Amino acid sequence: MEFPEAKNKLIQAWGILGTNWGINKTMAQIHALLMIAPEPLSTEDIIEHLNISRGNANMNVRALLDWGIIYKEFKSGDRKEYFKSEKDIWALARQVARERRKRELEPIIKVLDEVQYLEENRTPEVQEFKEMTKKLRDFADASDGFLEKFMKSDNNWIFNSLLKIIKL
Amino acid sequence: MEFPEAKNKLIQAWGILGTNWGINKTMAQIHALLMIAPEPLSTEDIIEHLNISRGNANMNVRALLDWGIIYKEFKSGDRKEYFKSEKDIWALARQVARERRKRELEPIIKVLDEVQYLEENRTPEVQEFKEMTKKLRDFADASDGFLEKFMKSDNNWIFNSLLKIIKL
DNA sequence: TTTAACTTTCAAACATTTCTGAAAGTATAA
DNA sequence: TTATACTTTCAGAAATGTTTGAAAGTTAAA
Repeated sequence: MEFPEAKNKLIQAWGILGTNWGINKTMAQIHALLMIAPEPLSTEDIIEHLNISRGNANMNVRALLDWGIIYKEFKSGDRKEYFKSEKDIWALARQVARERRKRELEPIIKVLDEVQYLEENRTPEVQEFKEMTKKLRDFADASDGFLEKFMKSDNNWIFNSLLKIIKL
Repeated sequence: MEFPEAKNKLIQAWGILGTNWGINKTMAQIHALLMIAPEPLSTEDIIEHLNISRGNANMNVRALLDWGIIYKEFKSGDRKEYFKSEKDIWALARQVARERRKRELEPIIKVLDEVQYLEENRTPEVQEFKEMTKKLRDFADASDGFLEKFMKSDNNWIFNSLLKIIKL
């Protein structure tokens, strides 16, 4: 396989993966592009490589910055903004975990808590509901604890912990 | 809060959560409905509770069965099919992990492997590409190992492992 | 068989999300 | 200031994903 083909294949695959995880295709593709680029790229570069509009490129670069997984960079004597990806995969994973926790785990925990306090009622529906939401709440807590630890860990800690679990 | 309101709130929240994870809203809502139902429900019941069409209900029930997170049940003397959810949250999580591994991790590993074998080439682009795909491949392996262990574990093992990590 | 209860399919309608590109906005150099 | 290089915004267009409902298919009791 030639390089351009390989590169394209990876970018496409990353796009599909993103889609399956509720991330827009272009956003994932820009991320892939920056991840494999040896040097920071400008919006112009991204537009050319992915054949997308300026608006689309700008929006999704913004979103990636917002997720904290790409960074801005300036070159001296050049007014353009350049962007580069976090290249440490574990750092990347931690950052994604941090964002999804904030965006999704926290809101669902909030709902589970709100929904918990029902007036006493002895119908099977209410009993089952209370039981299930309690179980979900416990699960959310466990997930939260795990993510908390994961996010604050360094690469070595993760490696060792996972190794320990795998070898268990 | 009254029960119907609480119930509705949970179902809506579950729908939004699903959406953020690339799962269609109705599918997540049917899942929520079955999760909190004390008894198995028929397609008819689901249609009424969620105000959706027969086709929609059928399609998404099918998808949930396909994911292995809800089950069919028959009542004697009744021709209808009834559906009930897996109620053990950890078993649910394991099943979701199993499916996503199959549907997403395996395909991306396949691509990473295909893309790995590039003719020798000393441009910085190719070097960076090879380095990055190698790192991604290692990460995928670690994830795979973790999921493997997670999937085959029992509830106690998970609990203890996570506890161990959290307390570390 | 025939009939009735139930399930599945799928083309078209609808809804949502994403993308485009031109116009407006901003910042820097001259 | 003015000109230029660059970034952002956003209304409408396009693409994609979801839902409907009626018709076709299936199954089992009579």
